[in-house]
Amino acid sequence: MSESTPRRRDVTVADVAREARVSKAQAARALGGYGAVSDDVRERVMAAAEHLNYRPNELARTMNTGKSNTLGVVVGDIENPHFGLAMRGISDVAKAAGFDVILINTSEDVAAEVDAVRVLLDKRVDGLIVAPASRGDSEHLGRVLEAGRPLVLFDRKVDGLNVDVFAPDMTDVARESTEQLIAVGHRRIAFISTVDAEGPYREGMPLASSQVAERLLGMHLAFRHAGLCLNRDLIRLGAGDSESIAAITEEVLADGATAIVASDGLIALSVIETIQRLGLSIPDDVSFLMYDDFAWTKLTSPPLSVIAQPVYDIGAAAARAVILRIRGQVPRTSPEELKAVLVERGSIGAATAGDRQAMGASSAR
Amino acid sequence: MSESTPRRRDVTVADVAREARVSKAQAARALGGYGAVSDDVRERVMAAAEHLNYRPNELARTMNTGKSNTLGVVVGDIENPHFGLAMRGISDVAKAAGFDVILINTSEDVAAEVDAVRVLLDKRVDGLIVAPASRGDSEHLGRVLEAGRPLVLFDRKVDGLNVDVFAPDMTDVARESTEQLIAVGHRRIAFISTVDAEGPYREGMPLASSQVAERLLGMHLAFRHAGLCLNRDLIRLGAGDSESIAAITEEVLADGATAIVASDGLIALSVIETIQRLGLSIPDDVSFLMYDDFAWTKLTSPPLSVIAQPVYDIGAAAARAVILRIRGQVPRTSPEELKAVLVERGSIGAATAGDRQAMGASSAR
DNA sequence: TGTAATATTGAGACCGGACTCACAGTGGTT
DNA sequence: AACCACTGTGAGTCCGGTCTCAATATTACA
Repeated sequence: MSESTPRRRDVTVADVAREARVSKAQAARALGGYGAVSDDVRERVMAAAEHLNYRPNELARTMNTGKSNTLGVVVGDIENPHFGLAMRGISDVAKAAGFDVILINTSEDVAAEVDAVRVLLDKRVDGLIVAPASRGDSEHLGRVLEAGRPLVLFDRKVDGLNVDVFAPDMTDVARESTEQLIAVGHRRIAFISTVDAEGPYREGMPLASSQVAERLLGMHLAFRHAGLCLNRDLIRLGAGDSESIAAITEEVLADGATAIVASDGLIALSVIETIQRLGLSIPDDVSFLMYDDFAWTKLTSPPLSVIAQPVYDIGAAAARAVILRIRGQVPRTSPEELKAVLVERGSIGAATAGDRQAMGASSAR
Repeated sequence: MSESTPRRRDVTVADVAREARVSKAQAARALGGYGAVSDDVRERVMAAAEHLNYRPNELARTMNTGKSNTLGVVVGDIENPHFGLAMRGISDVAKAAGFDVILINTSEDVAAEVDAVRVLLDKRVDGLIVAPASRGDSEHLGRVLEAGRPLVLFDRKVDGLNVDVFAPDMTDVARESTEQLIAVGHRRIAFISTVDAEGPYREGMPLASSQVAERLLGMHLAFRHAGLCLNRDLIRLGAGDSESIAAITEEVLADGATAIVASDGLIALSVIETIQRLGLSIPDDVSFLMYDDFAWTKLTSPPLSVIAQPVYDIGAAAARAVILRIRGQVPRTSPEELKAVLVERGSIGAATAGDRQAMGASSAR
């Protein structure tokens, strides 16, 4: 098997040209499929190329065309199946359009994101698809636009950047699900998120993630519409490792929360573990709702109610958009197709009347 | 903010040289940090570069050095947190060593893997880290070696390829866990895997995944050691979508299996869902064991016993190895550190004595 | 002070393709 | 027969760096 492949020694157009007895220019034309080439020459060149097992050097090609036929993707946390699925959407569309995809993971670190963007720009990707780690830091992304490379964002928005963003609006679904919780009697609803913020939560405070901002806005709207007031002590940001999430969970429960909303899968895992450890039952003692629809949410007893996003489609739409932009066209954004929906499974129940509210002291921090 | 960045127009060494009033060669030397350059010239060049906001063109640099300072990673399914975590191990090590990492996903498709390897080779990555989709197809990987690029594999082995492989040996842990199952009375143990094979299972048949082969070998050893015989009707390969997994689960249960071993997370999800749907209880009615330690395995009741692999470390070790190879050194492989272990949580119980064995007819297929 | 050794420097080749330009051949017009 | 449009073709330039080589400048040592 390995005999059949002669030791390949970077064959170039010049080699092919020599073998086919034509000039380098003609060989390049035949191989590259541009310019005028007679049938006779084309055939000879192709045969020679085949014979020598010629493979064009993409780098050289990219260097003087400026095109690499490659899309660069930057995500914060590829371990999260959320992004894994989006990545698949991107890959599928890209492959169909003849683009390669390369991915860089940033661990949600802005400095790493800046690096990643630089690397991809240096590798001359034709377009970039980014799930920005921070809503505020847009300088490196601005640089992409300045360099004239198409850029689209997905999953989250960034302030002050005029680019396409593919992220379902979370306000509506957050409002809707909060209304549902209110309807079955919940008044003290906790929301726990990893997103960091300066100091305790206040309405309208700047948040790194636009998604989280929208979710909170939706909650506020629901409460206001019901003539109630959202208790902001129960909105807990900056939840980091599993210990801190567990601690926060205990606090909000002690503070009388009758329902907990987890902002992502990681939060959800720790919250549920804590609830189980405290010997409480879902949904009898506490109701539970989480963002993102992972397969394992169906396995717990009861299965968990979730807010599902069309993650694959988001990725696919983002890829379609950059590719259009690369081709010089302007994508027609139809955001109404990217809608998040509440999937009721069984972790939301009626609020337990008043009994546990009494037991907790208001937590100061 | 965007005012401060003057519209950058691909500044080259020639531009810098002109600005610093030196030759292109001297500017390049100062910038690239090679050759002899006087302090005076170096300072002027650096100042000019700073002033013009010079950024070297990595492509051009790669083209005539042959080095790109980039590692290419190819995995089958980045949606699987298993690979996500390994990727993190790779990234961390690479970053520390000054390498960039680019990733391509293949959806476990050999053709896509061949493409991915080609793309990365075309982009002139310095080394490749691959989790091969198929044990048998090694031609494209052989081509990497022929091209003289370092290559290491992780997670799975490939036949007839003399490269470093970073994958814990599964035989021991499979044997150990099977012995444990046998010890508590299980005699009919089912094993369900996605890995495809031709026809029903026979001992020693060729399997696409070396991991699965080792797991089965371990099971055989345990049975043999106990003087028992593994029932091969209960070894079910080629489980595809969730319906087929559910169907297989029902079949092996009807066939009297008292314990089910799931070969990966996806299988596990469907198996458990089916067990729950049938109204059976873990571990009272059926014992359950799965490969890979995902966070959600602690959430179910009871929490699931798993076989955990040091996935992060595997990725890190693989990255360290390619980097050494790139530098022309030979890595000292110490596989004993990469050991998979059985984590007992609560889904393994005593076999229910004989009652259910009777109820199932032997399923032919 | 002479000369060898060493440090700096600029010109230009080179990596592997794409592409410009001038020139030759072909066929159709008038 | 003279003119024009158009296809084929090869020589050579360019992309943006690295690197070789020969020339010049500086320094060290006898």
